[in-house]
Amino acid sequence: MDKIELTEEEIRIWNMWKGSFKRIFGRVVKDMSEHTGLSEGDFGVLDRLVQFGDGKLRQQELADSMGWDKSRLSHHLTRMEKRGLVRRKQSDTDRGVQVIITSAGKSGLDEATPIVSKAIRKHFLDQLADQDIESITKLAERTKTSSSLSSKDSPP
Amino acid sequence: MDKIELTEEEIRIWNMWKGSFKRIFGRVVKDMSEHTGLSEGDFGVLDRLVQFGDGKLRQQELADSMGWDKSRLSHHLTRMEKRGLVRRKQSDTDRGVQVIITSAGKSGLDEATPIVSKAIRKHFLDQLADQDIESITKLAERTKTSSSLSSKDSPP
DNA sequence: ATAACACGGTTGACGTGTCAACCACAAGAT
DNA sequence: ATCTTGTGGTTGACACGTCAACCGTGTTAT
Repeated sequence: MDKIELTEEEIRIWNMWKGSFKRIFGRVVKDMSEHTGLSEGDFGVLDRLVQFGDGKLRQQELADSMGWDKSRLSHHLTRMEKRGLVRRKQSDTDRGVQVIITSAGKSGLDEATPIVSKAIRKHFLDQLADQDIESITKLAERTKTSSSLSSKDSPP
Repeated sequence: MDKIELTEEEIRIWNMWKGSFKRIFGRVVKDMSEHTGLSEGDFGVLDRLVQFGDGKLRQQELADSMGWDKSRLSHHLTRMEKRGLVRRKQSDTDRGVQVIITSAGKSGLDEATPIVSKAIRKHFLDQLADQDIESITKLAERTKTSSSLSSKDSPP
């Protein structure tokens, strides 16, 4: 029979880890949103549109690259469309929908990118020691989903 | 003039870190919610009520211990009250509100606790090497808010 | 006494996430 | 021809978070 209860020490580890993430991630997102009005999701969408699609992507591809389901993306795009960051257009070739970044979306992204970089460096990278990099890498490897449907990489 | 842009490697570190957290944390929360119907917030509230208040706490103290603002807690308690997990009662002594765990809340907590422990061990602790503990501890120390208004520790 | 403020809490509006149901349409299977 | 199945996407309902405004009641300052 395995032991179940966590020791005080184990609980502290868990809480430190959870707390560190929420603090750091919250600071990065806050720096971005306060300066640009973009949320984490907004940035992810816009960044992928230019990185992987030269400004446009089919909705399902975008969802896959974000690791989002179609419903979540649909709701989010509706809000982004309302703010003029993207627009949707029925694809001519197939029966999908093209998501296209607007000029407003592009300038929002251009404005946000250096702010996000600076924030990630300040709140995260500058706080890491060399051995932390290895810990992060190993933990990511050990917990990755086997069937690598991993969302493509793009900060934040 | 400082460099601003992140290298590919730095972006990968960031994304691995973010991805690991979201995967692991998501698995823990999902294990709990699927087996007990409690959310992360529900568990935190119930656990603190018994750990720090022997079943009841003033609302503001509860909010402080969760690191939540009063509005967030108020909304959350309204939902929890509707499900019969807690009840609110005007304090006799001062002009605050007592949050009191119900028997349903207590049994939900009792049911959830071992599940949460098992999930944290399986998805998180078992994936850590010894040196990871030190990384986690150091990073938490380096990023803690100076004025230690830290939320009290209780998983998840 | 009244004005100013702080404290404890509620409320409404809105952005975000999740789930299940739905719709349109194409491609096979019967 | 109809029936199922799969794909791509939308919608509605509801839980969760955040922000700002508000309310009642004490405390303090004038």
